[in-house]
Amino acid sequence: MKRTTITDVAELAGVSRSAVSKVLRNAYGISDEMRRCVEKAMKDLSYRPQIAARGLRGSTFTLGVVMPEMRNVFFSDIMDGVWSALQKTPYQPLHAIRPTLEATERPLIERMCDHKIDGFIMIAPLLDHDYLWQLATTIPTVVIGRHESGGGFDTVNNDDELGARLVVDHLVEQGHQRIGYFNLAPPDDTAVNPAVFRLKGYLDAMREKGLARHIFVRDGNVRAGEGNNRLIALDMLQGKHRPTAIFGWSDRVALTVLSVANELGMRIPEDVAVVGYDNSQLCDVSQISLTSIDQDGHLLGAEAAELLIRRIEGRTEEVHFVTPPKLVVRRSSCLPGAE
Amino acid sequence: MKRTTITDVAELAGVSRSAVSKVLRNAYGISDEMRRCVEKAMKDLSYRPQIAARGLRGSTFTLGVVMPEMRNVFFSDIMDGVWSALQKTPYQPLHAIRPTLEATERPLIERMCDHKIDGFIMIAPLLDHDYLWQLATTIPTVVIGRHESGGGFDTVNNDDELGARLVVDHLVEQGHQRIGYFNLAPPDDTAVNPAVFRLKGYLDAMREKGLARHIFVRDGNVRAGEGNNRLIALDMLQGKHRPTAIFGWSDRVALTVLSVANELGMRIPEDVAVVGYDNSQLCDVSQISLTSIDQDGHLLGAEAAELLIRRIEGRTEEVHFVTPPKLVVRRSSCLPGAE
DNA sequence: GTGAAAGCGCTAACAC
DNA sequence: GTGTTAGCGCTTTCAC
Repeated sequence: MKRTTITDVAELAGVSRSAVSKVLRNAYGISDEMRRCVEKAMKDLSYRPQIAARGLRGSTFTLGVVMPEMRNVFFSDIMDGVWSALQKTPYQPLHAIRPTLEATERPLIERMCDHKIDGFIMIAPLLDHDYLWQLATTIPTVVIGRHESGGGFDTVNNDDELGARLVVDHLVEQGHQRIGYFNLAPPDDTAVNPAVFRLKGYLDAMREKGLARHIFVRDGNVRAGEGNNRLIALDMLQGKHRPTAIFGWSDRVALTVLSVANELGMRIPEDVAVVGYDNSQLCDVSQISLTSIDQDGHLLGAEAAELLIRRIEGRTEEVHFVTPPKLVVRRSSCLPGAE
Repeated sequence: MKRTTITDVAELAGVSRSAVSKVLRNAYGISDEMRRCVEKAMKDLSYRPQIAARGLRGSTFTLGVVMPEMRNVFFSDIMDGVWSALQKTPYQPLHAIRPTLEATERPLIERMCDHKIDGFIMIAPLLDHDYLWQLATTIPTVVIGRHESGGGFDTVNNDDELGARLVVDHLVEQGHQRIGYFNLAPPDDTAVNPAVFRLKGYLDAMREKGLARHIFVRDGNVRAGEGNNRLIALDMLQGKHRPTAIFGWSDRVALTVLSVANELGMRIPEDVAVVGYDNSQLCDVSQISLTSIDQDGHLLGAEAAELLIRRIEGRTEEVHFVTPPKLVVRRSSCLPGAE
């Protein structure tokens, strides 16, 4: 039982293989009648071109989506956007996920290149500058969640600085002064990470509010894992001059803070207010009810997909798209009726 | 700037292309000296074989992992197992994820086949019987979370019936009689879904405990989404003869029950006890503290990966691996000191 | 508008 | 052991 090939279709339709190929690619130089005839043959044989063979010369219409992990449910929102943008196109996404905290996405990327995909959407990749810039000259690339320009690829980001400002403003309105920031320290020195931009927004806002003396920052590490985050949370919650409000660079660390605070018997938000970033679905769970910043994952993903397609189609100038952050207040920072 | 090909390597090493190919595949018939020479050339040119071309004749060493969604964090545990099993092998996973609730994994599967992957690991795929059985004759396949045999593929499952029994036993020990089950009704009539096996375990256990008259089951639907789950939870929590304990077929629905119960002002576990299934990381969040069944996702994934490799290497008889469930008691079903 | 023919980069028989 | 040769299934010139 062999698979149907382009030759089978050509024979059934009584035309040449190149004719079939042209129909397949909507290429120029085929009469309507021949097109119909070939299409019928393809249908009758339920023919599907073999992408691997096709990729040897032309395009595969497969996009590589590279993600740093699977546990961050916010990425699902992004993917929803990607899928909806790809809906009416011939492109289909395939995913590669970084297997461990220690790994880089580099082997994943190479594997996908070797499969001849048409382009990349990467979410906050842990790649050194040179490699990424070099890669982007070879294959169309759009990066989500990395602040960088000039590398020959597009970026799609939330306005992280503004988002952080919104959080500080909100907490100050709630009467807080000692506001701490649970930061993410990337292992590389190039500060392209969203968390670093949120840090900047936090610092600026604190200074502008005259709260410079209450600035309080602790660094998590990309590579350190969940256990380490718990230790940092403990440290932030138990110190002498402990903050009355903690702003986590992502919902995931905010959730850790919530959990640890609860274990310490602290009430939320009375003893400590907590705010996250991403507005992932978890925030809505009643027991959690986490105030967070919505960065519109759907839009991030949809825009990334559309930019990538345009780039594949030939655009070369860089586009750097930014989505507006939106504060979503919940009980973790504000008791009902308190605002 | 062209990519290095096998010809470049052959020229630099001063041998034939087939010699290089043999070194690449560790094939028989190469002298040690030639091997060293070729390897040096490959290294000097930092040569990477193009998988697409390779796939046209031989294997790609890429495995397709097909998942029904991204929001279920339990799948991360499974993937951790897959990755660790693949660590020391030449195989690398690529993922395809069902884009919407309405979709089937069929287009994803076909796309991966067309990219010439070597085999499939599927997590609880929503596929009709005939298609899956047919596919398995074509390409090595291992399915996680689907109870089925005779189809020419291996399965890896948790002992879902036993898991459900453990839950009922535990809740009865806690003094509950009116124990409800939040079931998942798959859209197909073939009852291969783990939730259905958990249902069976629940029903049997209830009958054996003499609680047949308290049997209380509500069906969610794979295709209905989260909003619908909330309605079902509301219904279960508010009815006249409402259960005092609710067992959800997965952590995700149990979480919905927890959330809705909290919104209704119910105390947990005093007013209603809740138990989930999967023991996903969320269960550990202090505010949630959800009793659950650990089905050892890591083992499920690792076993699936190993079975797949053996199958690719030629095994044909079916293997049906089952992992033992383990009850993890937390506050959602049992106050501290109450046991 | 159509098809013959030459690749794409690799594998696999099969001579030598 | 080693190299030659003929594909794998498709795309892409380029005559006609």
